[in-house]
Amino acid sequence: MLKLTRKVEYALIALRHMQDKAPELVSSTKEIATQYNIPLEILAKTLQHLAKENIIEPINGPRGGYRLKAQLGNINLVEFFERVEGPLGLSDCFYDSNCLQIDYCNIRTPIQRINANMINMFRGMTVQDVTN
Amino acid sequence: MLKLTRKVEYALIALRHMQDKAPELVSSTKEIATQYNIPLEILAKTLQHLAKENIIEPINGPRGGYRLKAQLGNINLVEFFERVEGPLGLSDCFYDSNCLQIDYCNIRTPIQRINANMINMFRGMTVQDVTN
DNA sequence: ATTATATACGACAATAGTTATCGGATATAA
DNA sequence: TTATATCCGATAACTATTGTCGTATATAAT
Repeated sequence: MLKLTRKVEYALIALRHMQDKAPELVSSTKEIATQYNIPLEILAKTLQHLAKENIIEPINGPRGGYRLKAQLGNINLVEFFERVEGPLGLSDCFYDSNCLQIDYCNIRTPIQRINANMINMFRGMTVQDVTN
Repeated sequence: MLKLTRKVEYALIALRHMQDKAPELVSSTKEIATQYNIPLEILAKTLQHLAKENIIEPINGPRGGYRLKAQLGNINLVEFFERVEGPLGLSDCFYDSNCLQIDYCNIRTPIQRINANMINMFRGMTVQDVTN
């Protein structure tokens, strides 16, 4: 409960790895997967996703890889989590009404308050707070 | 990602239900399950768990059920989540070192900072903040 | 041109955590 | 004695996450 996914963790590991290099240097999937012991194919998918989101830039062909494209200090953690994993919330019912309790639920409002607190907390941090 | 479990939600629904009654009145599993459309057997387990944790008091036999035992304002949400679901943390690695990345991980420290923020936020709220 | 090495990507399989069910025991009020 | 409630271990089903496979495309180096 209340866990990050591996995908988010792998993405952050990769972004930090890229940020630790000179900006023009590229990092290949293989290089990162090997160094951090991450399954290659999963990391590949994750990086492709980050590239589609314009957070990193792909360089094709041999000696290719990825390098940072976005300003990590401009992406807050709510935005980042949602761009990587989709809608964020303590319960599904805030963005999807398919819940058996929804008509009777007596904790929806208070949970929503707590959810807002959590969202605000994550919005107060950027990706750079993790990669620094 | 970052979701509460149903078990926690069911527990909170039940606690709020009990708190809305005069303190000496009991609420049966069936009554709560019916009213909020919760699977009976799961709710039963959840309430038994809360009883073992001395948060509610069981009354056996016909016309039995449960009533509040603990002061909900004295239980903060971190304590509550951990008593219902076990250790809390954004990643498993904070309480269980069985992670393939642990020796190489470059985001452990920053994630731990963020984790501390989250924990502090939940520690600042009590169960009563949800049931009121 | 050919080759080697990289990303791109859909489909699928395995795993793990969550959610739900079943069967039978014990307690107690009526 | 009976009906209604909690108690509780074992297990099954479901779902989201995590991981794998096969193949296509791009490009630098030779």
